[in-house]
Amino acid sequence: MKPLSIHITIDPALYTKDPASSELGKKMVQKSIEMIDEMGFEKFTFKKLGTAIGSNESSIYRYFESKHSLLVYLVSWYWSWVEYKLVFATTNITDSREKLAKSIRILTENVTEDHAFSFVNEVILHKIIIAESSKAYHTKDVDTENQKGFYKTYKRVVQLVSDMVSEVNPDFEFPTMLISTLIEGVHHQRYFSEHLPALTNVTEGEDCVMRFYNQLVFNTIL
Amino acid sequence: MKPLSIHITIDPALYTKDPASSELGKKMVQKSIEMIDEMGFEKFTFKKLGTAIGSNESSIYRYFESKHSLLVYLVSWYWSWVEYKLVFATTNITDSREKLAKSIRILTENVTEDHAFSFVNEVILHKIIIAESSKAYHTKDVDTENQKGFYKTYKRVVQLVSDMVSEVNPDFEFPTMLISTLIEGVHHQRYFSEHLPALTNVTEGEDCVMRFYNQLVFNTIL
DNA sequence: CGGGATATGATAGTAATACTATTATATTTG
DNA sequence: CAAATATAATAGTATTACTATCATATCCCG
Repeated sequence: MKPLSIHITIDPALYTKDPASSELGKKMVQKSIEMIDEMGFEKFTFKKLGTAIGSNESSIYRYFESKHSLLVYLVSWYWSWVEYKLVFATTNITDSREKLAKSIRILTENVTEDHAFSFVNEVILHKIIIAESSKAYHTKDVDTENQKGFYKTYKRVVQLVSDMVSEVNPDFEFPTMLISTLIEGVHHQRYFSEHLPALTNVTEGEDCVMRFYNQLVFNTIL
Repeated sequence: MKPLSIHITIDPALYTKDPASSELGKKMVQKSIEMIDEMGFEKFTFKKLGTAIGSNESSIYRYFESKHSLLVYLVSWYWSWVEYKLVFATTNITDSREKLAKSIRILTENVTEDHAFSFVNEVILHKIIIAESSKAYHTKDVDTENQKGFYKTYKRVVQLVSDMVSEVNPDFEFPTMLISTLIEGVHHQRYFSEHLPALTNVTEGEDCVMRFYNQLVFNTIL
């Protein structure tokens, strides 16, 4: 009775023991997502997580090296999932523009339902990405972590969509900048609309984010 | 012999005692900028700052409520300074497009020299803004802090330039989104070009950032 | 010039954090 | 059923982000 089960593979560099390999590990990831959403990354601790899942702090450290690693794991999971959605949705589209438009749609749409094909609640994860993901790479250790491949999935998504931009207009000079601006921008706009509305034009309900970024991309490259 | 001395006024809500009011306070701000740049916000502490300026942890707490408040202070200082630059540079321009172009230039240019009109080193501060500023508002307390006016100067800058966008094209629906996308985007691109080059098209030396965002804004609104 | 106010410094203390290390107890597997 | 493995329990550490208290230095004002 389970729906289509997609396996999101995460680079072993991002964990000590694969959380997907045990019930306890899955519970850790699942509950950590809820807790980070509720209390914010700063106030979230492994000790609290342990208590919440009826386990122990020390057990969590056997899966993740640190709180920061867990965040990187979640972010990476998210981008793998987005990559999957992008590939799945564009694979049979031959028209470049349509393909790009579809991708922009996926990158800008709000995540409102969980497909439940894994132990990760995508709706809450999306909220975490909006509020906390920038902390994953705004560290003094970025360069080392980048070398270890911590941000590979994010880079892959940006690359994928940048290539579509180049397909639409091979002469456009800055496809990667455009797409990373779009992706980061979407997260900011969603965050602003909830907390700093003076920085956006998003009105509750209507989804301007998609319309705005669609316009932005196509007007810029054509 | 002092150059044109501009007074950047900071909202008293952002400090307990005005650091600009004493030599010690100025030293705190000055040194904190250097230290946050060198070791990153996470590893920076008031104790270390105290030692570095030959003062005491407790004295710093008399100026700033917390490490976080200090960051908010610095971010606010930065935006007040940018606002000053914007107003100064555009005040006599009558042509809307030229005014907007000039503003985009100011928002996208790299800060390479310190005007030394205050105790703040703008070059290093700019680096901090790129690497750490998002942490100022990615907190669980955003809403409370926003109500207290912590992000006023940032919002004012966005508003100022959004209005110029509307002046160029009154029918454009999303001026605020466009400008906050631009501002955040510039910081991201500069960060990426240094740490995650796969996410940008910025090549060392040449300044594509300005060109790209100029193109982006004008193509989007016209 | 002396005294009171104010600014700063020194010291101590606290609860919590982000871990590490060790040992004990389950649970699984061959 | 034993050995291997996973998990739990406990303790401990250095550091953090503060608060509180008291002492000392400096400044201002009559």
